Amino acid sequence: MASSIIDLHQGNTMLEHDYATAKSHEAHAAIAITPVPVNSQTIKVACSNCNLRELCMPLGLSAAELDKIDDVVASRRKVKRGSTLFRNGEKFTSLYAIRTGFFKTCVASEDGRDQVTGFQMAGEVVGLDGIVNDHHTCDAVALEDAEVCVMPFDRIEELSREVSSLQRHVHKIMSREIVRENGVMLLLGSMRAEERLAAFLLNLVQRLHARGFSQSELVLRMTREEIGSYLGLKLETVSRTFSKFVDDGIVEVKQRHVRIINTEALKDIVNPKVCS
Amino acid sequence: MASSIIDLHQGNTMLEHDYATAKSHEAHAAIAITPVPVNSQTIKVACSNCNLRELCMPLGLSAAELDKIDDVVASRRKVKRGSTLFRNGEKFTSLYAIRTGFFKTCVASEDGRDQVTGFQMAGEVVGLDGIVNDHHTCDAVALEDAEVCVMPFDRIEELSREVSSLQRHVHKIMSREIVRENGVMLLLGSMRAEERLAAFLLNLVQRLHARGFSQSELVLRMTREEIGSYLGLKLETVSRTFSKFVDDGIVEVKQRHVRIINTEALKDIVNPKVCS
DNA sequence: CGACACCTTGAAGAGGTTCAAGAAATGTGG
DNA sequence: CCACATTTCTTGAACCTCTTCAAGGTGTCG
Repeated sequence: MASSIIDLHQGNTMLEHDYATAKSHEAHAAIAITPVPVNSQTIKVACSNCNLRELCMPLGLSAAELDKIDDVVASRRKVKRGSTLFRNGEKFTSLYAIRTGFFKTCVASEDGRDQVTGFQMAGEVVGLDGIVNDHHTCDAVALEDAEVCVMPFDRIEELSREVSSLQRHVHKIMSREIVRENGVMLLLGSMRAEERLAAFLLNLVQRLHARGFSQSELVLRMTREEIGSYLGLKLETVSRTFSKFVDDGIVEVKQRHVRIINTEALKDIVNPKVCS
Repeated sequence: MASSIIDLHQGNTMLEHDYATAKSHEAHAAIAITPVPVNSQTIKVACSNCNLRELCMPLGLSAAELDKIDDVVASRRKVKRGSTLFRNGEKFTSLYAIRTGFFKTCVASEDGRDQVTGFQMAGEVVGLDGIVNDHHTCDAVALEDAEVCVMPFDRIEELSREVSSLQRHVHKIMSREIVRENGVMLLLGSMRAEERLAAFLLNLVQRLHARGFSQSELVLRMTREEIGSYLGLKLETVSRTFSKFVDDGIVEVKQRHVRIINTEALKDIVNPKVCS
């Protein structure tokens, strides 16, 4: 069981299907969406019987195509919390599909500042930054113990020459990342602290919901500082803004546990109603 | 004569070759790098005899492959200053390689804020945002009269299944855009006004230099407001920061004409030396 | 239990924004 | 080609948001 090329939206678009019921009041420890009976015979890493497949694969593949795609995933790799999947400067070889766990990616400037460029969860792909220069230009750090499917990029390219739906898929994944980053630029360039944090929470909860988790409750896997870095704010500002949301009765916050009381209020903060 | 899939760095990497001498004291009206004798017989839009080819194409293609790639470019299209090449919501069909002229791309939030996400010049490709959802998610606006090569994406995909160096090329273009946006996130998330503007100027002049223009002189094709939007600043702040650079003797500014007096100073502003 | 990392909150300060006015450039039509 | 309208740019002053610095609190893990 392994996931592979992924088609989950990290950005602003909607999923076509929610295929698991939301576990409303349980926070997730690791993202394992549907308990799938483990077939102990298939040790072979394969997409065709992965429980994330419906999130990943282009639908409507033939059996033959599916077989081929199973070959894309070379192996799996476990990444301990706090350690890196890859690092700025390392040779690029593979894309990684996240099976379980939670990552952040971050870039650094020469003088040591760094910037979190994204948070990735199960069903999302990291490593796209490495393609241009054959070396990674950012770090991918596991924020909790994680497991990824290693997909050598050579194999991906080879196969997407044969299976055009895979080719299209790869293109979409990259384009989606571009569009996501456009959204972050809008956030960083034009929103105020409250708007940023509201947008961040809505985005996270939407993606978690698409994976079968609650619409209203989430556990942050990252620190205030990491949130701040991602949102272009200082950790104190993040903390204060959380407190303000609590005061306003919009969310409940207990450390990293967040319950959204009033989703509409959050949406209104992100997109203030213009009263003419 | 037409350009096509492009391999010019908008980001942080260096070009391997500068193939035209810098025109030092002349500002560019349109980007036409080397005056090429126009062969009036070849009306056919073709990459193989495009004067931008060395910037665009993977080197070392066979004649047969080049022929195929010529087919990618379906047509050319002129875009008047101020009008759009494509718009948010429009159906996605093609990527566009800029032959001459200068573009901005921008996204808008529901409540009407908008954010310039990039400025593109000759030899760069726009339209990648449209691949995910078959619709564009941003606007591409010509900041001066421009001409682009229209490359239907179906054809690109078809051909990159046959020509693997083209495939690799397309992947690199998309990855490069992702890396560029990572850099912008770093800028927006962690830099102050002066640092942002300095980084912006250095980036612009570097890209222009790669196209044969001066290392120290440039003409801004965009307003202060557009620069501000891109950099997450108000136009007044951009103007003030320009004035400060002038006071400090780092640049000369006369409206949209900018001469960089002290490149090192700009670099020091972007990456402040840490004195321990 | 103690050490450490993480979070919260307050108060002062800085950087950027907003509002406003005027100057300079650009474009338009007579 | 000039006059006028419009857009763009500059600069000042007041204001506001976010940051910085500091201290104390909370949670976690060996």
